[in-house]
Formats: sequence, C-alpha cells, structure tokens
Amino acid sequence: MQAAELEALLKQVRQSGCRVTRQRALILQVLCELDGHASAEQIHERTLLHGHDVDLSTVYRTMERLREARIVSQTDLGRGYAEFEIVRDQPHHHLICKNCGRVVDLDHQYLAPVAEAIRRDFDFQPALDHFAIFGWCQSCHQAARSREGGQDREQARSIESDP
Amino acid sequence: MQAAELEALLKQVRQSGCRVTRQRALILQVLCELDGHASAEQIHERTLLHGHDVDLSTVYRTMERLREARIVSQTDLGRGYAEFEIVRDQPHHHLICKNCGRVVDLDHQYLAPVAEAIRRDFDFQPALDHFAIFGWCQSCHQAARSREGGQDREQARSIESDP
DNA sequence: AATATAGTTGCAAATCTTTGCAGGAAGGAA
DNA sequence: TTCCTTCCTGCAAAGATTTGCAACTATATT
Repeated sequence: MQAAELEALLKQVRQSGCRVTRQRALILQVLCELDGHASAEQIHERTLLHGHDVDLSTVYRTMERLREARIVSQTDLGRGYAEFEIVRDQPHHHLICKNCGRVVDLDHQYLAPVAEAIRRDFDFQPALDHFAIFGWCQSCHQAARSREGGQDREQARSIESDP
Repeated sequence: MQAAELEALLKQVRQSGCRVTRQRALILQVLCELDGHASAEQIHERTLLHGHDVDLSTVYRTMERLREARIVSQTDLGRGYAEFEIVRDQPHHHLICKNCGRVVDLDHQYLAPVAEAIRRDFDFQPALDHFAIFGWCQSCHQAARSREGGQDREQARSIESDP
C-alpha cells in the first residue's frame, strides 16, 4: 500500500526530470510515513531511524525540488519553521489565529473562485494548494477591540508566501 | 507633511499600548522615508544614517509589534528575506512567478470576497492587506508544460504566511 | 520632581535556512 | 558493461531571524 504510493511518487520525481537517489527515495518514504505536516528537522531525524543519514541541507534542497515538481507543498503555520507535506488531490487550507495560534481548516471552495479569476484575468497559474491565512479568531479579536478602546479600524493585514 | 504622517503613526503606536521609544520613532521615520517594501537590514542601515544605531534584533522585534498593531505589513516576495511596509488604506497584493520572479500587482477586489466569506462563515478576521500569491506566469507555465511532455496535471501548490 | 514598574533595548548566542565547493552517483550513450 | 556528462550530496560557512538576559527607560503614580 504505502510501497505503491512511494513508487508512484518516485515515478513523478523521474517524470519531473529529477534523478531518483537513495536520499530522495528515503525522504519521500519518510514523508509518506509521517503523513501530514513535517518539518525539515523531523524529516532529517527520521531518515536516521532508517539507518541512512540524510544531511539537513539535502532535505531542504530536496524539498525545493519537490516543490518545483509540485510533489510536496510548503507552509508556514506560524511555528517558526517551514512544514512540508505531500500534495494530495484535494487542496486544503488553514486559518491561523495570530494571537492564540489556533488552526482551523478552510475548504478549497473558498479559494477556488479567486484562483479561477487570477487564471482568467492574468494568465497566471496560482499555486493554491496549501494556503495559510493569518488573522484573529472571534475571541481574540474581541479582546483586542476592547483593549483598543472599542474602535474597530477594520484594516486587513499582511501575509506572505512560498518562493 | 512627512512629519505629520510620522506623528500620526506614533499616535497609533501609543494607542496600541506600545511605548514610544527613540528607536521606534526612528524606525517609523525610516519606513516613511523609504516608502515601500523595506528589509530589516535596509531599515537597520538607514537608522545609522540618522546618527543613531538601532540593533537589528530591535528592528525585528519592533516589526513584530507594529505588525500586531497593524501598523506595518510583512511580506515574503521570494527574495530570501522579509519585507516590511507601512499599512495604507487600500490593501494591495502581488502575483509572483516562482520561475522568473516577475511580480504583478493584484487589486484587493480579488480577495475581498474571500475575506468576507471567511469573516461570515468562521467568525475569523483574516489579515489580508498584503498578500503574496506565488505561481507561474503564462510563459513560464507553458515552458514547464512542454518540458513535462504536455500533460497538465493542473495541481495547485503551496503558499504560506506571516505568523 | 522623585519613584516604581513593566516594557524595551543591545549584545551574544541559538535557530532555521541557504549557499559554495569538491567529491560522488544516476542515467544515457557507446 | 564502461564511460561521460550532469545532477546530487555532504560539509562547512554564511544569511536571516529569534531568543535569553541584564541593563535601561518610558510612563503612571506619588
């Protein structure tokens, strides 16, 4: 089962023009096993468990290649490090409270129309399979408003992305 | 003129519950002068020109506070470092090609409906005043397709954000 | 104006990520 | 199979950003 998934991934790697090396196969295997968000350090540690060490810089470089090949996604969930994940068929996104850190899932349907409009109007293929939108959840937002004296300036704020 | 703007910003700082220090005033002055995207290092360098040195870590810490107060926005334009900017009334966004690095402006109208829907459905105030959406521009996307043998898997890809 | 206190700063060290380089290995050609 | 070219990897060092801590200072209070 997992072996089949790994095979499929390695095939994708090959198709994207990248070589299949021991390190890349091991990293993808680890990503399959972890099955979810994983940090570079986490991936690195787990390669040790499999007997072969993969240098941390190789993990980063591999993630870069796999992102280019759209095999993995990279997201900053606000924990101070990047998190990687194998790209599945159904994109998913997150709402993250800047104050309490709570993470809520956001269905792709919310972003699909934007992606469509951007494709249409700009001839630009947006990479929208794993978006993190920061902001303030209900309770934290209210707390902030009362602290500021009740005036709601309703001014959006920043977000950034994955090169 | 600029002095008035600076005064207004310092008032915002005070209102947000932060203290107005020499360093913060200087940093905001520099941000006003640069008037656009500025890196932490750039800000730091320019404080030197004003005679007073502000430690780089203080620049970062100040940006964090000012972000919390929604006075500045932070964006990753894919250049390997964060860029800061004073928040204006009209939010603006960017489309950035992962391949050639070209940057195109995206009007807020594209994101406004999403922000609205998220506010409505999740009781969540998204910080959407300076979004960077990565992807592939027309020419780079075509190049990639032909390289991959013409099959367009049409699979979105990652983006991440500002904690 | 003097005092108290909680927020800030500079410095140094730690983290996370990227990069330069020389040796090593994958995959196609002979 | 062997050779060749190009891509990869490990290592070390550089960059970018965050954090711990003791000294300092903005602000409210007296």
